[in-house]
Amino acid sequence: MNIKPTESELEILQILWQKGDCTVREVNEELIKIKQTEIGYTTTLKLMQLMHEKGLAERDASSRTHVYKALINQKKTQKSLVNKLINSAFNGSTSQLVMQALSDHKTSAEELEAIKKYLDQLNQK
Amino acid sequence: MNIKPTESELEILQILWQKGDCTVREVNEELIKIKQTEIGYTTTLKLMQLMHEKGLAERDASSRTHVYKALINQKKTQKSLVNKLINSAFNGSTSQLVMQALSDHKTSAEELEAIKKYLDQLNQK
DNA sequence: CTTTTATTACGAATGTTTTCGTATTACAAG
DNA sequence: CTTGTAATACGAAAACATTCGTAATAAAAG
Repeated sequence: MNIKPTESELEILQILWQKGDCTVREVNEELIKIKQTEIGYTTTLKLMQLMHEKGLAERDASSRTHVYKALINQKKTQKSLVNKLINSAFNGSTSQLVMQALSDHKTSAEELEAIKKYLDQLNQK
Repeated sequence: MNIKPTESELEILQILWQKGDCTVREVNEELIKIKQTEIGYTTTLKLMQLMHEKGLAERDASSRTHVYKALINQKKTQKSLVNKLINSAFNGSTSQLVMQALSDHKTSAEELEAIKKYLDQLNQK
């Protein structure tokens, strides 16, 4: 599998995944909020049109204001990106990536607990 | 922190991190081996010159054949990339990324064990 | 010293991504 | 119907990344 949204496309996908259906204006405003910088409306429009062409998103064009929806799966995309990162920066070692991710003290006790549980579950198989 | 090597630069950094000091030819040959495809020598040269300009690598130019060395830290770069991925594709949740990474059945029992150990260690603090 | 070989320097071509201006179109308000 | 407003379509500019050809240079071989 080789899903490869660009960085901008990924930002938009995130919004679509989270919110479900969105108009260009909604996405544009959300991007501005997130990135704390001005982004022209037509810039976002163009990106979303390209995503539509590439099959990353579909759109309902029945009304004047088109409504977009992500067409690629969030989990699959995440998996693809993680694998790419493991290969391109961690010499193919999953555990190295995991430990690096955990080494930041930002991970809460609850999160650590959840991971541990998950690990136990994996071990049982 | 905002380390942002391009994809090609990251490939070269990987080689420099692993091997320490390298000439352009060494890196070029390694790239060819890894990617299983022809890459012009001057292509690699140019990339490494740019990395030098950007401060990603330094070079010893005392002899005719320059020797390059990574100037940015592997761990820091990995951390930066992981954080970027967590934010750009996992809504900022480390545990989500970790579980996604582990869900691939490619992780060996030894690796899982190592991660568990690491988790226990973190918990004790 | 001359020739061959290997290296760096430079610049340009190509490809991809991002950004936005302008034109067109549809709809709503008057 | 006319005008104003907000949306899409289109194309091109700008920014960035990748690739490589050619020239200049230094060192080694003859």
